[in-house]
Amino acid sequence: MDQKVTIKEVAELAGVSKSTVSRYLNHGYISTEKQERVRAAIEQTGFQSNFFAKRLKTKESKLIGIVLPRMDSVTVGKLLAGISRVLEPAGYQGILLVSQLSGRKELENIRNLQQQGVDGILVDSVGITEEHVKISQEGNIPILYTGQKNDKVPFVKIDDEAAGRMMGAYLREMGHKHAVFAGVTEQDTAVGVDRKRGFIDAFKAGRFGAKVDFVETGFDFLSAYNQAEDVLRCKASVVVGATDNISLGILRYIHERGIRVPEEISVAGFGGYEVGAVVYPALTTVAFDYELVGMKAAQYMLNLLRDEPVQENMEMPLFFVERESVRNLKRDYEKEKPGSMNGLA
Amino acid sequence: MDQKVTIKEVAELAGVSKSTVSRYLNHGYISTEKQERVRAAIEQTGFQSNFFAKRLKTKESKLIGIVLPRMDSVTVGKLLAGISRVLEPAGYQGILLVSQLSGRKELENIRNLQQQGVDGILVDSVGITEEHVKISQEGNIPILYTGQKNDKVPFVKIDDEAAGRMMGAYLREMGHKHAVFAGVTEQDTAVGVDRKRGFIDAFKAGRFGAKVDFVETGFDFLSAYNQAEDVLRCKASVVVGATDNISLGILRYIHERGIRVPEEISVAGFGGYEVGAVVYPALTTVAFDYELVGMKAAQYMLNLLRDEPVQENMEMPLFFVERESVRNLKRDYEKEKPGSMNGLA
DNA sequence: CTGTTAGCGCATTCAG
DNA sequence: CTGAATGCGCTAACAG
Repeated sequence: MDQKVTIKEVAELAGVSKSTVSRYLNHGYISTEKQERVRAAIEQTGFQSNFFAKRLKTKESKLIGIVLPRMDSVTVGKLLAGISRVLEPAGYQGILLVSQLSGRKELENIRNLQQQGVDGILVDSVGITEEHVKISQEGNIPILYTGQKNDKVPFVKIDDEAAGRMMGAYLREMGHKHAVFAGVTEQDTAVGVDRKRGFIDAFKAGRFGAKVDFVETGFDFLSAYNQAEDVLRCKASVVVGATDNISLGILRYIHERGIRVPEEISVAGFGGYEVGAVVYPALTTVAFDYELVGMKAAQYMLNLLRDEPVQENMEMPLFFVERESVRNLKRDYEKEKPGSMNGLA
Repeated sequence: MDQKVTIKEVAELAGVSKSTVSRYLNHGYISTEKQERVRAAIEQTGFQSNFFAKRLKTKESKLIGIVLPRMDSVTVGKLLAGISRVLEPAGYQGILLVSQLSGRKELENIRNLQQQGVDGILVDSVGITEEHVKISQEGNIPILYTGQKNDKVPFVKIDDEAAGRMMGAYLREMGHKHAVFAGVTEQDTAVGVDRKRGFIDAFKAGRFGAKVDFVETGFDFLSAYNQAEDVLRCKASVVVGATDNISLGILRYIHERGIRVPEEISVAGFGGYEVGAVVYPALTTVAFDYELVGMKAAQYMLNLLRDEPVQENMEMPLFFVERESVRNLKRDYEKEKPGSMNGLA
């Protein structure tokens, strides 16, 4: 509450001027003798410099606003872990705001943060609208996006289309000709549009007879589970969930029906969540390193803040994690050796 | 970066004094006529009051420090969701610091936050040491703990011992006489000591012949998976993981060995994570409402800040979630009807 | 190398 | 009801 001891008292106790103490605190020319006196005085008083007074002068808050769509998701957790991993060592701290998956709230949060005097804002967006672009350009602090893309603003994200293509190419390689894509609304440009398009393109790519059905679900287990019947009705040889959660929900339904995976039907997903390795059979997936995305984003932000040149369009690496849930239709299915917890470590 | 327009310019444009503008902004006596002029001037200039100057005067930051052991965990995510849900409406924002599961880093973060001038600190602790108690008492801002308990400091947490007892009583009711508890280090008072003790007490509770073996694992899937062989060697009728993740890791191992659950062995856990409902068979567990814990903690903090009376020792409700992974040894095993995704909704 | 002098932008006395 | 004056605690010229 009350910040009792100030720089002034330290100065008096040490028998020097306030400026000398300030110099000691910062980058100062100060004789070793006085240096010692000041040090002692600070220790004795337990002095701590007042954050706000300091910021009022320096015009720097060392605070980065972070706007998240929600908190209780693995993805967001990883992202945050990455962000704080590079922000903290640089002396920055994060202020957190949650948008409850609402674009309106997201904008509100950004405005709020701008007003709070943070040095920059990182937004894990649910969708970058014209309003976002406007607000980004009008403000005088850098705003960096992730999760979604828009060429009018700086962003860092995984290449959803490439991820889709990776999966499409793999399933094709495995001899699948008919897939059903259990995806999300097209409102979500990243997951609902790009990822799906990449998949379809690579899966079909000039093959006659290759077919991809589509079933729309939400992002959570339950919603996917509820659509599973529709998904199975497509009679495809493989089910591709737009996220691992979707695949897991469908997998659950398949288990309940006593259908064997991958012998009778294959399942694959996107995300590389750890749980995908512990379900049985373990889920084949395209893994994203969200922690790395967080780190890159934070680094990008630091560059922006320091007016350093930034490397645009960073490529986020994707890992294909081949586990047990997809059958190779081209050659005999080679049974995974038990005892190895594939891809978990 | 640069906060161009200040209260002074607004005042000039409106033809009033700075103080009048300040009054307008806060709680001020101001004539309706000037009120309008000031409003217009603010709108025209796009004025935003300087956060730091304001805080320097008022001695309130409206910032709450939040210290977390890690970011990438479902538990932490839920907790944060709950916290921000009550903090935001109250006009507070959270500053986030991560301790990387280190007690030393945790203390460092607390000190850091104290210095930053936050109004209060919420700590999801890995263990409350004497040092924590000291630092809490010396500082002049409230520090509230969760995750662990210590009667010398304020805390809000779930009742781990009660959770353990709940599970012990249930398994006993199901006719189990020999359990193996796959738990974590006793360093963790909450999970490693209290939860286990509660379980053992209720499971045995004056029964002759009831037996509980113990195998130590880490918190993650993989570590549990690696200890699974030891766990199975106990030949117990039920495996109880100290957390759902532990149970899931062991479940995976059991699946790989082709052992049927719950026909041949039962498995149960603690936490109530959503994934427990999508694995097959769905995991019976004691569910904690971490979001509620977060909300309670935040409310407690608000009370502390306002010097309002606080309700000590809040009881966090526990939910027993009976799903499919535990066999009732007393009566015939009643097959779960397929088609209902138990406990997920 | 060091003390003195000015503000940073705002809220708040204090006289009107 | 309102303006002028003061200072929150600190940093950054400025002359020594």
